Amino acid sequence: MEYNFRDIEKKWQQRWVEQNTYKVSENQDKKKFYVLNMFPYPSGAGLHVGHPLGYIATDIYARYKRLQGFNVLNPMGYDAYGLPAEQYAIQTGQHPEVTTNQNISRYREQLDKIGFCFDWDREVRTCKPGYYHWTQWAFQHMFNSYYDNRQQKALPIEQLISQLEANGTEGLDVAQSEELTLTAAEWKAMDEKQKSDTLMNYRLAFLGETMVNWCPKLGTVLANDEVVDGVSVRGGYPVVQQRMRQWCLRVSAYSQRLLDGLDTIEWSESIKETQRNWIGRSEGTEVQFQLAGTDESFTIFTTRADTMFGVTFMVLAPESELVAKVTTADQKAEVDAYLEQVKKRTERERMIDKKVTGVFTGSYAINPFTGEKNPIWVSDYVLAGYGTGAIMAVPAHDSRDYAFAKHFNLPVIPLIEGCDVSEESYDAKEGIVCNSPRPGVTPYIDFSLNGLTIKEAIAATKVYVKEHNLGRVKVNYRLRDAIFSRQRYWGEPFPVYYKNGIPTMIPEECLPIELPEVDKFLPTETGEPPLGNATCWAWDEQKKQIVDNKLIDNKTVFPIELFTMPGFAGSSAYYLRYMDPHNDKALVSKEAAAYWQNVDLYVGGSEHATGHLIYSRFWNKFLFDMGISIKEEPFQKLINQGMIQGRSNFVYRIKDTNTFVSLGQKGQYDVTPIHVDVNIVSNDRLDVNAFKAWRPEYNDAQFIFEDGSKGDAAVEGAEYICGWAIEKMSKSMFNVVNPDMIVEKFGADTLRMYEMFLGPVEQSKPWDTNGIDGCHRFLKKLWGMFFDREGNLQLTDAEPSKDELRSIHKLIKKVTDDIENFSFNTSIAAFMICLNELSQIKSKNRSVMEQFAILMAPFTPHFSEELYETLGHNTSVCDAQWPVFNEEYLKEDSVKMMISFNGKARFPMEFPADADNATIEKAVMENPQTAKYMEGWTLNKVIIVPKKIVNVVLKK
RNA sequence: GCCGAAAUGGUGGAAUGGUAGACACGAGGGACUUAAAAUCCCUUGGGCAUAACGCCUGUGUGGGUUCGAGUCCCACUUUCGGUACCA
Repeated sequence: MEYNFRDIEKKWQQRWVEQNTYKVSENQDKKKFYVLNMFPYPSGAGLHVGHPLGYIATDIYARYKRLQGFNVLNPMGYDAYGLPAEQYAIQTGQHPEVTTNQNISRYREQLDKIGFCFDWDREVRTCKPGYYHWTQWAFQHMFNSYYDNRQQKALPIEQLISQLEANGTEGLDVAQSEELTLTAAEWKAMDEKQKSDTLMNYRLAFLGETMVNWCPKLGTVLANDEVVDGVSVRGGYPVVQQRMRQWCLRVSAYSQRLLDGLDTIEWSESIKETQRNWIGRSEGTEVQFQLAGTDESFTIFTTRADTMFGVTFMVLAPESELVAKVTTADQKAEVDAYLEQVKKRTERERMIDKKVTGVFTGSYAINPFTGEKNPIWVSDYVLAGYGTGAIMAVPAHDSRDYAFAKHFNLPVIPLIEGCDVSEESYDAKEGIVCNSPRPGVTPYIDFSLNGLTIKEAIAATKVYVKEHNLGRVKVNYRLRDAIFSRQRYWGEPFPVYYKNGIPTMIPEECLPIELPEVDKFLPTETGEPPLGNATCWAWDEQKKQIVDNKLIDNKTVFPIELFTMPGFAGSSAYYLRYMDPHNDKALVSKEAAAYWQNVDLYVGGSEHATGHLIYSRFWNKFLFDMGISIKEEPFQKLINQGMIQGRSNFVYRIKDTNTFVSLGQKGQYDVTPIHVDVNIVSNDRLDVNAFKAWRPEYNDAQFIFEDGSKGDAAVEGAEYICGWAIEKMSKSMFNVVNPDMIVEKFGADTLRMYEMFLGPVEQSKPWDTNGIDGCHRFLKKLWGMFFDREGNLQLTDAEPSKDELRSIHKLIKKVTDDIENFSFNTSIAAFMICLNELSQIKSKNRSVMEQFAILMAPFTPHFSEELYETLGHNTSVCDAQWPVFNEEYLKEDSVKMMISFNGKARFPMEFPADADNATIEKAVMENPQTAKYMEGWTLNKVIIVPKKIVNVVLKK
């Protein structure tokens, strides 16, 4: 009987649904294991074969863990808010919810065909009120929290308020936008609006005036990770820097914990390193420079405190508030012109054209170490958002300062013995300090760094600066606060209304605030975000409900926030929601959180390294501080699956004709390569008739075949061979392979196996349907081990032989180890080897074959279910027991060892398994072949590697 | 520029410092077929042999450590990711 995958897969997929095979619940008797895929954004294009790669890997691991006796949570859901659905809505008027739901149905249909063990009862969709209820809820709690640096955790804002009432900002050590100094009296004297504005400086979710990436074409702001090369990731539109009032999350408060946490999780070193760079911790020194001729001073940040004696000028960021202050009357026109010019340049222009620009302000700063007057310049190479927005320039030891100094002809003072700064700066942190102070110069202060290493000099300077009150030691982070509002329709609405200009939270018990209906998805004519089109979008404080805009009186009825939340809002805590998805009283119940803890294994693309994976960690840490999340890190182990690229096929058309030349013949003609649909090509052979039917213009195509024959159809043996290339899988290259088609042709189990067989999960690799036959053949062959031609089970109940036991236990060990190591391609090879061994010894042993089927269950669930049932079990193979490896069976009577001379392998010899080294050495030396290789040499020593090799080391 | 990962047959890829190329595809040859499909068997890194199946060479390049290196160390080349005035 043939292996009929269509019937088998249909049967089991139905049965799994009927019997709730994959439903999980908290079970205190079993150890939990939580595996998770990054949930997909349901795009209109559906899934291609690349998408399920990670899901299959996760599914295999989940099934394996279940067979090992764990209670496995493997949920799936949809990241349903997003720009494409909204763009589509703008073009067609189709509500984003409608298209999103359609896309989700299509995804679900495709996913179902592959046989995943998802517990669909736990599905979440970020656009459902029951889900975003808890996104809004978390936002409100962030709004009502501040971050205490001493306790290193988030605390309720009320604690901060009572502090301010008691002592003002005295002794406060908290995360803040800017350092404020307030007395208790000043705080108490504030009106409500002023207090609200002041608290924004501390809240973890706050309204801030910040420089944002504004995308005029999309009419919205974008996060840093949504902008690449100065254009938007979605759509590729230009992005400009603009100062705007936006909701922000104080992610930076958690910088140190985000950094420290990386040491406690099992992620790839490369992605941890990416996050470390993104967080960008740098230890440095803040030093105050006095403005010449005044009593005022300003602060700069440097990591190179050792270079204080080499400062030759100062630079301010164009956006710095100091610029206006220090610009002299003479220079004002020039400075203003420069600021104007900088403002006009977009991010993209700055990136492409990195020419040195800047302008002198007319003022000078006094170097506290040398007493020298350094000119203060303005330049856009200094960033307002980092450090203090002001730097001391040391052109000898910083390449950017150097470029600036050369361009504007400013002096360069080398500070390292023997360094050459005539052509470029010496940026390395190695060498002995000199010129600090310079010989012959009367010391301004009694302090010298000469003769120290750079490291020592930095430390010494820090101490000096601190002791003399010139500044302080400071740690800076590159990590910026996340901008948390978008001017879009299709996102979570903010549960916030504006009470006479004061942002106020809608009471927690009134959540969720549902996204209102609008008639247009574009911004309003007055430039308000799309929610400005909503007619029923006002908050009645007394009735505690949303009411018509017309009722706004700013006494009891107020306007609601028009911004919506960004894409990462809904994806930041979804893993917690899966633990308890239907709970309408809490994000997650204490019991469920205590049981499932955090994600043990998370699988997804590495492109989220600086987006989702940072935001999620931040969000989770906040919830951890609140006592909601049990673990400080959300994802214990992370695997980044590689991308599957497309393999495009080409036909070659002779220029200005409708004749196509086969690959091997094309050299003789002047041809244009044309992408051809990979679905009408098999093993690079073109289906000529399908090609002619593919496009009307190819109806009368002529061909020159590989053997040189010509015609409009292939005659006897003539083939048209296509060229190929590895490219991104995309519609425009006609190289998209759809999983449904593969399932239809070969079955889900073959697809699952083949996707894993293709290579390591973490690695990017091209999809090539050609190789899939190998996996399909393997399944057919294995099927043939169980059944004879008539479909009768042909296994026997005899005791397994030694050979059978050795084979199957080798497999148990290999597959177990490989799954643990996420090395699925090698375990599939092991299955194939084992099958060959068993078929060679004509094994028909029931218990051996049953174990084989169970070992395969994670990879080929339908296939294994069918076999398991045939073997007389009336439970799912999912609840079978994973075979236990027994080393006894691998023991051999004799071992084969390679005899080598000076490391060069020569001939094999066989020894009894228990032979000791002396016996082996003796036998080798007595072997007649050994004499041949020893001719002209004398024996030095013999090295014996157990069970592997005997190396005879010879010398002349 | 900086950070990270990688480089092995025609292809995808295997190899705790111990016979490089497992496994699979493709290709070539053969068996069974009137024929095709399916299935099965053999060959398949390169070179020289083939009287006896043995020899030489080979994991991006050049050095090194080692009895022994695809694997470890140093330098370089190339490719792919990430990031970019972060002082």
